Amino acid sequence: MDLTSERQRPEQGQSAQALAYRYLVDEIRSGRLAGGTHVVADKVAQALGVSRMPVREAIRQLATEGFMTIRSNRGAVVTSLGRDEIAELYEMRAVLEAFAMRLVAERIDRQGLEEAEIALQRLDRARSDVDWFITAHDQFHDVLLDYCPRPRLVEEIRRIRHATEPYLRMTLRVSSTAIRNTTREHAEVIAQIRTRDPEVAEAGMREHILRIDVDELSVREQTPRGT
Amino acid sequence: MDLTSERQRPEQGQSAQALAYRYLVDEIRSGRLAGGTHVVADKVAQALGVSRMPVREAIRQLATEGFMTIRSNRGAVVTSLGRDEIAELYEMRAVLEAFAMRLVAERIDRQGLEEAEIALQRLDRARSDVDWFITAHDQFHDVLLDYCPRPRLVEEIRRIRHATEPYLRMTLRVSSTAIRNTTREHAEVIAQIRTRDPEVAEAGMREHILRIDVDELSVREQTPRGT
DNA sequence: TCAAGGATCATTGTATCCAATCTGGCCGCA
DNA sequence: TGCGGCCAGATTGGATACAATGATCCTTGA
Repeated sequence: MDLTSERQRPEQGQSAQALAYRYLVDEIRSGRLAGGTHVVADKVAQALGVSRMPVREAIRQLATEGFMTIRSNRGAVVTSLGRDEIAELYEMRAVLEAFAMRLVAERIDRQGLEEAEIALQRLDRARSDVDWFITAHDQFHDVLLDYCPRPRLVEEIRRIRHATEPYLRMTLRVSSTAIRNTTREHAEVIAQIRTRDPEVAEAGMREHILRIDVDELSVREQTPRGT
Repeated sequence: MDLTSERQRPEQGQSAQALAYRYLVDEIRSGRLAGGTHVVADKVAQALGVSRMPVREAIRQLATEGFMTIRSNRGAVVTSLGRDEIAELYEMRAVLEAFAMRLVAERIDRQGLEEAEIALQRLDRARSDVDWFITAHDQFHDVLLDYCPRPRLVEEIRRIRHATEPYLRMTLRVSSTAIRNTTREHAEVIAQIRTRDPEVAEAGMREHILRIDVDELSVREQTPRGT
């Protein structure tokens, strides 16, 4: 009997489809499953010790979320975004998260601002390691979004951030210009929210997100191979 | 070559899952499947002459798109939105579509403006019939969105519009105040886009969408029953 | 009469099976 | 040698079969 499958599920209560979903999301976000990779349902199923059906459903869900692309009768590949598509996603996130900051600015309290400052410090310390940086960066934005009373809006913002994560990760590994001004830029965001002026907060976050250099993000290290 | 099979299914090429998806979306958007209705996969499968599997996948897709809600081991129900959730969706659409209008204002041409005017006249003539009105209203906004060079953004805007469609439909059936000012308001939108000023176009569309009276939309005629 | 508990049934979640489709290589033929 | 068609393996889409879970209703005992 094979025990590895048992080790892979510390959470026993979760369904096979949830297991497959989390597994695939994690592989994609982390970049271990590169864009363009052909994902064969049966292979994943065997690797996870489940049948092909729940994997299929997970793949379909990932497809509607944009992480994968299903081609009729020819399987699913990890979605590979081009420059324009990455730019579009950043643009959408900029618009949505900026609007969220408008609401955040009106209701964030002293404690929230303090948490944001702490997150900023963590972010500053994490600049040397890609994984830490991404985690800290997510946390920074999440701390602010915690004060946004619009659950679906927040969910959508996070979804977009996750969809672009592999590209950010690739970029950070080869070029650190994106990291260089991070601390100052995020400090600015906090300052703008601190004004409590919705217009300032919205305009500030929009600019912050759009300031990313998309051309750097769309650099591809690897060519997709069919596996 | 055998043509009979083509006759039997006007839409020949579509998969069972696509069939189930379209069927369910249509039922939900039209309001024939009311919010809160328990959708049993097997029933739908038999009604469509397919097996339960493709229906399940369609349901899962609808769930990730927000049209349905899956409760573990207890089936799927048509998502029923409360006042706040409807308001949130309108808010998101307002923000996104307003941004889209910023781009539209910069690139729409004489022909586009003409099409918009025509759509506006259709909208005006359709004010007496709920179905026509919704169709014409969708068309009006779509005409403008055709000039937005951001496919995902447009897709997301449409998705949100569709998600709120049943509530708009219910409202229009009982109260016509939402219709009353329609023509003037949409004429204003055109005028604002005609200025070609991105700020004006964005602010105008934001206001237009947010002007809807959410309290009227969230009026429920029916109480959800488990079926 | 009513609440607790259990049997029964409907429905979901997962696995397995079969058919349809695609892919790639091999062979024949010009 | 090069092109096109055909066959075999791989993979997907769909159907069926089975297990597990939750809901319902009926019994039973106080």
